Parts: sequence; C-alpha cells; structure tokens
Amino acid sequence: MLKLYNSLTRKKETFRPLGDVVGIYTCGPSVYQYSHIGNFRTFAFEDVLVRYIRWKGYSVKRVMNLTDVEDKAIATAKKYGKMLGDLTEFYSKVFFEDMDTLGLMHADVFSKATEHIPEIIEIIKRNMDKGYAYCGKDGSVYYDVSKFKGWGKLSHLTLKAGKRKIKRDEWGEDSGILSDFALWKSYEKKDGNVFWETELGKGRPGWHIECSAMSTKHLGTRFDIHVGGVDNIYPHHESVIAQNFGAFGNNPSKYWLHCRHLMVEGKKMSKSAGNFFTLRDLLGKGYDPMAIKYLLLSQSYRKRLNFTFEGLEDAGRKIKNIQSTIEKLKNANGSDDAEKIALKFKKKFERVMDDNLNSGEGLRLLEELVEKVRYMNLNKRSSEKILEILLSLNSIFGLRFQ
RNA sequence: GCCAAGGUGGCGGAGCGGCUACGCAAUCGCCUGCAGAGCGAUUCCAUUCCGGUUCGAAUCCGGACCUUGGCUCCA
Repeated sequence: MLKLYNSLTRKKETFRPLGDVVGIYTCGPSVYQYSHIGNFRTFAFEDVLVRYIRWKGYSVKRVMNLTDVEDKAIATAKKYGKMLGDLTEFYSKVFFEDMDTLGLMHADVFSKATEHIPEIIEIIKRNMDKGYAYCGKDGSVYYDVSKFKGWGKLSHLTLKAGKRKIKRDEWGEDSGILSDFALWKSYEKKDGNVFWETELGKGRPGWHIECSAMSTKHLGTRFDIHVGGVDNIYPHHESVIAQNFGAFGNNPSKYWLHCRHLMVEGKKMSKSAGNFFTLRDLLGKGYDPMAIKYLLLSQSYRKRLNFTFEGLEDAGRKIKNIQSTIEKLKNANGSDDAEKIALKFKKKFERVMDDNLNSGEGLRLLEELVEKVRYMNLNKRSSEKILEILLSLNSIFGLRFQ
C-alpha cells in the first residue's frame, strides 16, 4: 500500500485516489533560462511518482505548467531585446530536450499561463464575487488573506497582521496583513508589450493564479496530487489553495508533495555561491546523463540531497555496473537457478517504494540484486526472469542502459 | 525569533531495542589472450554530549550543544 507524505498534515498518509484517473499537477519551470539540476531533482522525482503509480496499475493524468509570463521573464526578454513569446518558446524547447536527455516522460498536458488568460480572469472574478479579492488603488486585484481562515495551513506559518512597507506589484495598498498578494497586476510601462486587455483592465496575471486556473481546467476543482519543490510551499502553494478556496470553496489537491532541495558540496545551490549547475553544464563536463539522474534519485525526495562530483562519479560507476550485468544476463547460459532471488527483490523493492517513494532505497536494492546475480553462472531461464524483473523495476526510474 | 530536517568510521550512507550493512577511499595480493579493470583479502576499536527506561540502546524518553534549510527571487 502506497503511503505519501502530505505537507498539509505533515504525516505519511495511505494513498487513496479520488477517482478512476489519478490527477497529478506539477509546478513546472519558468521558461526564461536553462533549468538547473536542482529543478531536475524535483522533476525526476515527479517522474518517478507518476511512473510508480502507473506501475501499480492506476491511470494517471499528468499536468505540468510552464510559467511563461512573470517578472523575471519579462525583464530577461527586455534585456536581450526579444519578444517574451520568442524567449519562452526557446526555453520551453530547451526544457523538453533536457527532459528527453534525462529520460523524463513528458506530461500529458503541458499548460502555459499565457494560453489560459480567460480561465485566469474567470477565477479572479469568482474570488471578487465572493469577497475574497479586492481592487487596489493601483488598479491591480489583490487577494484578501484575512478573509481566508485556512491561510497558513499548508506552510504551517502563523502570519501576523500588521503593516509593512508595500512594494507595488506585490501587496495590496490597503492590506492590513503582510500577505495579501496580487491576482491581477495592472499594466506598468516596464511591462512593454506584455499585457492583456480584459474586463479587469489592462494588465497581466499575478504570480500564483495560473496554477489555480490551469489545474482546475485540466484536472478539475479537486484532484489527487500536487507536486512542487519545497520552496513553493510558501507563498506559492499557500496562495493557490487560498485562490481555489475563494473560487470553489475547497483545497484543490488531496495530497501536497514537496521535494526537498538539492545541495551542492553541502551548501545551498545559489548563483552568488557559484555552485550553480545546469544540466548542460554537467553534460559539457562529459558526465553521463543517466549518472546525473541516478544521483538525483539516490536519496529519498524528503531528504536533502547533497550533490558532489564524487557522488556523480560514483553514480556513473553504478550505472555501468548495471549495464554490464544486463549484458551478462542477456548472454547467460549456465546452470544456476535463481529465479527466486529476483522475486524476493521485487517484493522488497515495492515495500521501500510504497514507503513514500524512497527511490534511494529502491536504487540500492537494484544495486544489490545486480551484485548478487552478477557472478552467478545463471541458466537461461533464470537470467531471463531476472532480467525481466530488473527491467520492470528500472522502468520506474527510467534509466537508459545501452 | 518562529517552523522543520538532521548529527553514525577518512568520506557518502543504512540500521527503527539484541546478530555492529553497504559503497567509495586506503593497504596487500591475484588476474588481465572467451565478457567486465576485475577478483580476493586486510585495515580504520564509528554512532555529538549528558541523564533516564531496559537484562541489553545508534535504535525508545528527557535535556543540552551543533549543523542545515524555510519564514513573500527560487524546483
């Protein structure tokens, strides 16, 4: 029985889907730059989640958003004198290529914020109608956090009421609480040609509304799992819940799963520390994408993963080890019978994966199986069976072996 | 300050009350003309500290100290 750690309750809960098709929504990348390996840790985890749930026999509809309009994207486009759409299209393509490189399956739906403006407007209007949103002096629309009693439940933060210097674009000028946030941002000159003329006025969507609009459109007002990095918990997911509550009266997702961050040499990855790697940086240094993926999955997603080059080399050796064992199994023609070993491993494997998708333990078991079987003189029948199970288990990780 | 995660051998990392993983590194040896730089062996008296529970604790309870992360850029 699969158990998932739900950030909402801070507990592992037995996974019980709402309906026949498991709806999974993932906060995808902002497409104005190359994604780094930290991003891909989350996406690799999410990929395993989907594969595993399918492996267990469920149908899954998987939606991932591509954020293609927001402050930094606009600023980046402006800086390079490009159209926002050209910039985001380029980086979307890059993202898809990177996913392919890592052997991550594509979502059933990749939704773009700019293609859901009508849905965004609709949700904002609902929030306004029900008194959860108000129009600020600047013409933007803000969410009134004080109206939502469930505010803070996901992040488990207690938010103090109080005044604080308000940055336009982020906080409602009339806010009595620190956390009111923009649903719709009225047009400013710096937005250039990025705007929509709507019944809410000329402007663009706020930071959080797209996920409410797109998840609702593609998965309904209530679906199974919402995935993202831990940094999304607050304020992003907290705001998404608030918006959906304002519009539809409920929390959109039953389970909220958050992947912890990737550390580099023991420290948080950041641009200022210079320990920032994109996937392409690592490929450029000659590393095998499957070694990178192995490393990203080598630890439970609920634990911080320390990325080191030593670890990466180690992962590379492990990949080769599995690779050569697969070759051996294909050519086995000995006398040892060992079918039972593989069946035993399959059971163990399912147990560790059921425990909140511990891909690290799962990989370790795969390694153990390989080690055990490697120097046996297997007969054809056993080796075929073992290979079948090995490949079946690996299909959850999607590691490619030549 | 608040909310979390965690402190295990040179390093990474299991263990979830008794049988002290495993991997890497290191040392020594062997093999390297049909797959694979492989195989075997050895070394390192490891569990942050202080109490408690227990016949017995890395493992449970209490406390201390420390590290890391989050607290409106971020996956």
